[in-house]
Amino acid sequence: MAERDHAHQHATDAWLPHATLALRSAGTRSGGARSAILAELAAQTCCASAQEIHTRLRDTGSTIGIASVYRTLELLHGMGLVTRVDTGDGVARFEPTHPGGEHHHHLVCTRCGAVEAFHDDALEEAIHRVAERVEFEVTGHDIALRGICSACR
Amino acid sequence: MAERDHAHQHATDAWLPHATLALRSAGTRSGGARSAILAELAAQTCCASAQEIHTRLRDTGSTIGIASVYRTLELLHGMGLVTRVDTGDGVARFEPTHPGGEHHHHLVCTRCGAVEAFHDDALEEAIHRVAERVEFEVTGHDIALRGICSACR
DNA sequence: GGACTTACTGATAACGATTCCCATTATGTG
DNA sequence: CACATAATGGGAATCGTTATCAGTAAGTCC
Repeated sequence: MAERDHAHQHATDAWLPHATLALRSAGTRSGGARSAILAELAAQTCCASAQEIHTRLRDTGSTIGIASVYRTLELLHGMGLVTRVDTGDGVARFEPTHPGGEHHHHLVCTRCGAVEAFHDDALEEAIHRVAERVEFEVTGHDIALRGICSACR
Repeated sequence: MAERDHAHQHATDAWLPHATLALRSAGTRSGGARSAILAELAAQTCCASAQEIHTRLRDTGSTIGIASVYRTLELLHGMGLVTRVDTGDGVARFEPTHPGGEHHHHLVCTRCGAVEAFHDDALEEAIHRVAERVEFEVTGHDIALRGICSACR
């Protein structure tokens, strides 16, 4: 509580109220665990696994169960409020899906597993063109570049 | 044995001898299980999970153990001979990596899980541009478009 | 061609991430 | 404030994948 006077406000700060409202509209109740998980998700800059989120919450004294984290992520994912990211290590990671459609993609280090974000308009445009010509009704996309991060080189 | 006189030969048919040679060069021995798995991989048109490969082999009367499938896939993946594909269901799928660099990407149906392949030169070009400007030394990339397949609509 | 080193193999146990189940708690409505 | 029921935490169960181990076989060196 009380970090609202940060200097730099991202457009992404709109996610928490957006998600909260969407959940309320869907007729769900707001328990303590879910609220804490939502806040934790809103605070992260890139993707995080269920266990990472759970650990972070536990470290702040919370007694939230791991099941609640998985349940909440599943709920949010089903509603399109979080995006699932697979980095290839068998662990699912999640990050907030911003209402405006702005999003990023990931660079994954094949040596240390580090994940970094990037964005590229030309790439988005190319994806958009592909989506228009294929048989599928495309609703989203994931892109991961694999390689060696600067720290590992 | 004896399906070598198929009518349409793809460029991709070069994979089996390529992989076999690479393995031999690496000093590995060629056991029956691994050969069968290589042949099965060479025959598939898109990605397949370890369990799918195992089931297909068992169905043809083979007694190959699931461990050999995982072991072989791990070996091939480490040598860059197969590409790992994550479709978001927590199951790793693999497909041959063709020596010429030609490859495709995937359309994943979020309703039924079906996976289809597509290729797009403009997209590859966009990826290439991104790879040049980021900090990572990019060695590969994965792209998945999610949506509803024509059968599910 | 036969002995030998050691990679390969299949079965099974172990493991880790995720899901399921259930008794308890707590939300929000009337 | 009582009530119906969603939400919760703990732990068991599940599932994909990996590690272990003893038996088998590939390739090598005479």
